[in-house]
Amino acid sequence: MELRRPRGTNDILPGEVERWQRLEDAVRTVFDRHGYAEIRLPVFEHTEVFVRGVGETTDIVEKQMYTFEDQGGRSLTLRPEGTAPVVRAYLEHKLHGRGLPAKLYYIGPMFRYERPQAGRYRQFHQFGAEAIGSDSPLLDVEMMAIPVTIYRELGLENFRIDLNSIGCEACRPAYRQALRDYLVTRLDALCPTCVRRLDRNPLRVLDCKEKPCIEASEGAPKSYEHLCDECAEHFAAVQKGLDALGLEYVVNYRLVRGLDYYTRTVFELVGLDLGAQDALGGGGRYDGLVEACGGPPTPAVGFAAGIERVLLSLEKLGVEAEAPALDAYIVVQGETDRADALRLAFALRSAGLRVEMDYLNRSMRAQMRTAQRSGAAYAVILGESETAAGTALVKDMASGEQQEVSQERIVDVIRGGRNLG
RNA sequence: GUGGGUGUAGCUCAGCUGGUUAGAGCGCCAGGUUGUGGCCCUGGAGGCCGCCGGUUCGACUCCGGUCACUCACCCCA
Repeated sequence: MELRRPRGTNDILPGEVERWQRLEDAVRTVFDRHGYAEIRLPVFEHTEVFVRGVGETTDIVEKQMYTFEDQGGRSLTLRPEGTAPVVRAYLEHKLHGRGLPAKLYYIGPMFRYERPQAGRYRQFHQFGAEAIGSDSPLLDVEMMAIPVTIYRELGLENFRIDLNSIGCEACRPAYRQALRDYLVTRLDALCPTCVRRLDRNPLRVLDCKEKPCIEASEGAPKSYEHLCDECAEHFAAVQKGLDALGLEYVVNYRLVRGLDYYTRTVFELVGLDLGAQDALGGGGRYDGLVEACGGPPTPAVGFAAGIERVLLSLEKLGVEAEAPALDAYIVVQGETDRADALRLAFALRSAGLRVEMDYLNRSMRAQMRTAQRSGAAYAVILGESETAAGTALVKDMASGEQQEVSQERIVDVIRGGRNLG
């Protein structure tokens, strides 16, 4: 039986990895520009980090975690998301001591046990950010503006911002009750899962996709109409900030999100040309999470975006990313000492050129063909008479012209030609 | 966890209602005389026809199971 990669994982091969690198570059430069520092955390954590951080009643914790016991009997979990670990690290290293808000970003693999589908994998990759220690609505705005900036940088425009506010500990209970009261009157119309949700998490009924549930909740009370004064003010400020940046958004009262820790602002970036898994990114405010993880009361906001989905969208747009072509391919003729060719290759490489050569002792004809196919701008041909003279033939692959130059001058000839061309 | 679709060379795919050595294009390798690529020509390597079982004289082809991929539900990034 052939060895295969585990279900829901992907090998990122040459030819595709260039897209990833381009995206990662964009992510890093944009974060850097906005004052966010990268933080790199372990891919597994104590299971407790997620149980307390993400919430026991979430799907993630209930059925999607890769949890295992290590040889020391510790229960560990492959991280299913990035926020809880960042909060854990923020507390563990007392990052508040470096000034608030702590503005951190991450980029890396996440793991969730789910049925793989278009845009959904068991190992997937996210980039995201957290700003911990400020309740400013300006940061909520920043969390939406940054991914938008990254997408635009990459040439991706086809998405929508959905926005909502689900209130805080002070006002949400009353809203939840009002919603429940409303939905109870339409109990018969709801699907079985929503009937169950009514008790534990009635907000989730709002984003159920069953037609009857959608209709039943059509006239339901909206969270943003039941906010306390502070939350209402905050929500207004967030919208004002988005307007100030000229970011278009849609207030969507059905947007509630599946992680327990959110308060006030929640948002989602919805890709318009993706399949069923159309969330390019999402996030919100989680003013209670730091405290729930054992820290002092600390407000925070964050977002995360799915790299595979961004890449998928770019692919549909036909955005290409290719590895840069070679500057030179060294062609060795006849009985010429291959060590001379290797030495020349390394000399050119040291000078900063991208250089390849043959390692299979192939015929000159075959080497020329490979040089051609590799897209190399120049072939550097090394024969017995050239090695003896300390020269090489530098051939412009496009024009076919070639000249014999001393080996010391090859770099200049290639650089010069490139400047002209 | 539940459904639908699909599994034949490295890639994209043919293979008619079961019949003898399983094909094409692209890619890869070599050659078209002795130190030069693209175009063209010739040749070559490469397939447990996903796997297991069944029906049959005979299965890539039909049936069952299984695994994988894929799309959707669910959930989200």
